[in-house]
Amino acid sequence: MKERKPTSFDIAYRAGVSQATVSRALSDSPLVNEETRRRVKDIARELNYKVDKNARNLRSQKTKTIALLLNEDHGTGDSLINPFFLSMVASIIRASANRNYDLLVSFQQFSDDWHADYEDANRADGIIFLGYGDYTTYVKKLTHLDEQDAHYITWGPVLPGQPGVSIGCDNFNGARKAVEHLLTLGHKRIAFVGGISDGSPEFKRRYEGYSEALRAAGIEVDPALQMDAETSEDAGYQAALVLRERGAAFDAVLGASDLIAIGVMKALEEAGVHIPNDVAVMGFDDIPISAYTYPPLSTVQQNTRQAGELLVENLLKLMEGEKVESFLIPADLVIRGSCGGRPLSQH
Amino acid sequence: MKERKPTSFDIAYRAGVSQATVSRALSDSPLVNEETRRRVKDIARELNYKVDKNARNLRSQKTKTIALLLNEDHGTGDSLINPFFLSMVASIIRASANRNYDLLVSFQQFSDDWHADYEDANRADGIIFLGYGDYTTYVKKLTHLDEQDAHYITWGPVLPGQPGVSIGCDNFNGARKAVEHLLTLGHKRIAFVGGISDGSPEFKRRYEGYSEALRAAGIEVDPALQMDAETSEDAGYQAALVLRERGAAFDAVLGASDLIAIGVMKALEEAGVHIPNDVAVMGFDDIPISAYTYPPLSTVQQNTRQAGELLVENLLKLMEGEKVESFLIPADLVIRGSCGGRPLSQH
DNA sequence: CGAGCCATAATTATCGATAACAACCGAGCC
DNA sequence: GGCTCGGTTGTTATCGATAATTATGGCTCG
Repeated sequence: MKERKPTSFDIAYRAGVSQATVSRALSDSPLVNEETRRRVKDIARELNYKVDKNARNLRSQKTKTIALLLNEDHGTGDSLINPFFLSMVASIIRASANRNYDLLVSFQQFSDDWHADYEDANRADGIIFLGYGDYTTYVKKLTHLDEQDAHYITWGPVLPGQPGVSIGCDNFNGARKAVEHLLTLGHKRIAFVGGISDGSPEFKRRYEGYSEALRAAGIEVDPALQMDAETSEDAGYQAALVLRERGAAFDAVLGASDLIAIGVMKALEEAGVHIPNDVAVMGFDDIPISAYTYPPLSTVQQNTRQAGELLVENLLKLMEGEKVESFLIPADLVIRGSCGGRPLSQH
Repeated sequence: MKERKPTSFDIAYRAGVSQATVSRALSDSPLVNEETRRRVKDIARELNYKVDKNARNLRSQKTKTIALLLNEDHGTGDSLINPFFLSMVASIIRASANRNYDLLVSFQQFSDDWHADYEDANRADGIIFLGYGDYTTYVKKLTHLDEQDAHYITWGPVLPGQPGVSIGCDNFNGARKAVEHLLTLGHKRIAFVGGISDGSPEFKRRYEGYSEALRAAGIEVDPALQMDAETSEDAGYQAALVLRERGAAFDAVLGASDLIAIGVMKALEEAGVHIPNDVAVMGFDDIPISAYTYPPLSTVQQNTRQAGELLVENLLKLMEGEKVESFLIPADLVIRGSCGGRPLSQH
């Protein structure tokens, strides 16, 4: 019971073959006789033998493992992870499991330390980056990785000059479609709540899509209708309060994320504004919560399932030396009750 | 740029010392001179050297890694992961990161294969089990792990005869408290929706807590007020429909999970039953969604944050040979609108 | 002045697999 | 009969670190 873990030598001894043959037999090498293979495998199973991954990885210099590095936007050790991120994580876990790759998950919270960043490089064959703290240091990191030609892929927007391959959501067209839908419903004064000045390229793209849709409809983009907010319910709530204080009239709001939109809805409701009759609200992300709010939040869906698949699939391609292009996943509208396009009770 | 990754030999060469000294210097061994250490470290940083984890692990037989094995209850490859599980995963990711342990996450979907189960044993120093497919094969697995004295800890209920250490939620008292609260609010005919016949020990414990509270109040437990349901919104929805068809009158419902409770609320609302005025509803878990439903769902909170911490902390203790006792985390009520104990708009 | 000791560093063995290379053996061929 | 050849298997080198062992040089001290 307390005996040491069996090694390939133990099997070799019992099977009366060399250790190398054991290794070959277990990895289904065509070089080994069928009968021998069976015997070796039987003994292996009997001894409950399992190859030592460290030894294998060391020798073969492959790990069959990918690392997922989460970069929290805010260093709030206490807060929960953004639900959208969680969906992504789940999807990536599943996608890599499907491909028989192990997944090493970790936070990138101590990223000031140059060292720790690449620790994982030796533990995994490739890296998926989810989120970035400060965008510029993020790019610096990626550049560095590029120089050592590491294999990695990122989730998020692709800005000119950003190295590497990225899978992202079509933020621009997603937001554009959302605004077009609001316009179709007859809204003219549409506010945008989400920070566009700080380092978040996604929100900026969404704002551009928002602006584009307005301009295309001949409506001037009014800066007074834009409020900065980071992606949290509270930020959305506060932003909505300020927006109302400003006195700028608006009949619809596009939140740069669902959490923001939910905060906005809460603030408006508390102020006696009816959604969607007085003000229509749409979000962005389609986090699980959004289907259950009251009214259910209309939003722009980021397909996390597809995203996870693509991230893993393309990372594996990169690891095999294939050329891979960055790709934007189209964003589809999910119309629920909060924009008045559908009955309230649906989700 | 395309040069091979630097090894400790490269550093040794440049520093004019032996390779072993490099290893010691980098691991802050007291055996090496301060000046030498600095020189070695400088060169290491300059070359962007990172120890090869595989080599280190192979030699030292430790991995500084724990594995998280997710066992999905239903093999539905397509469905999303139970939100409660996701919260647990997030919490465990964070807890292990805090302790500087790497975390290997994977699904245990192909668990019919005896082999794959222990693959991770060589890749990690300990295992956390989250969820179990079939309870009996689950126990068999654990027993097997015990025999090889592997280090592992499980999340979930502890049944007599189950090996190993477990952290779980106090399902019994959680449900009891919920029912007591409903009784306090004046409800007498309280239904319980959740499967108690299939292999889910948690739901069974919750049902026992439910029964206990009723009996303590002198109310007979009516089997007609219990409906089986697995943990999904749809199952809750269906169960509520059947419950109403049965014609058994009830003025409150305790869902065995939040998802179930949410499904129940939906069914009741659609039938024109007002919540909480006509029927009070409570759930169990406190998943993020629950704060946002309409009305916001009162529920029994499982503290996932604490759970993750305890799982990791105790697993590390086990790995160090300490004796660890199984532990039940107390479950607290979160009163929101759905049971009528508080105003509707709060969350 | 040589034995003994401390601080430091270099050598060597080791972890457990896979890869490369060499060896064996019976069959077929000239 | 000797020789090549394909199918199998055994031998040896190797991955890159850490642990154990040994060596060195300066100092103390009897």
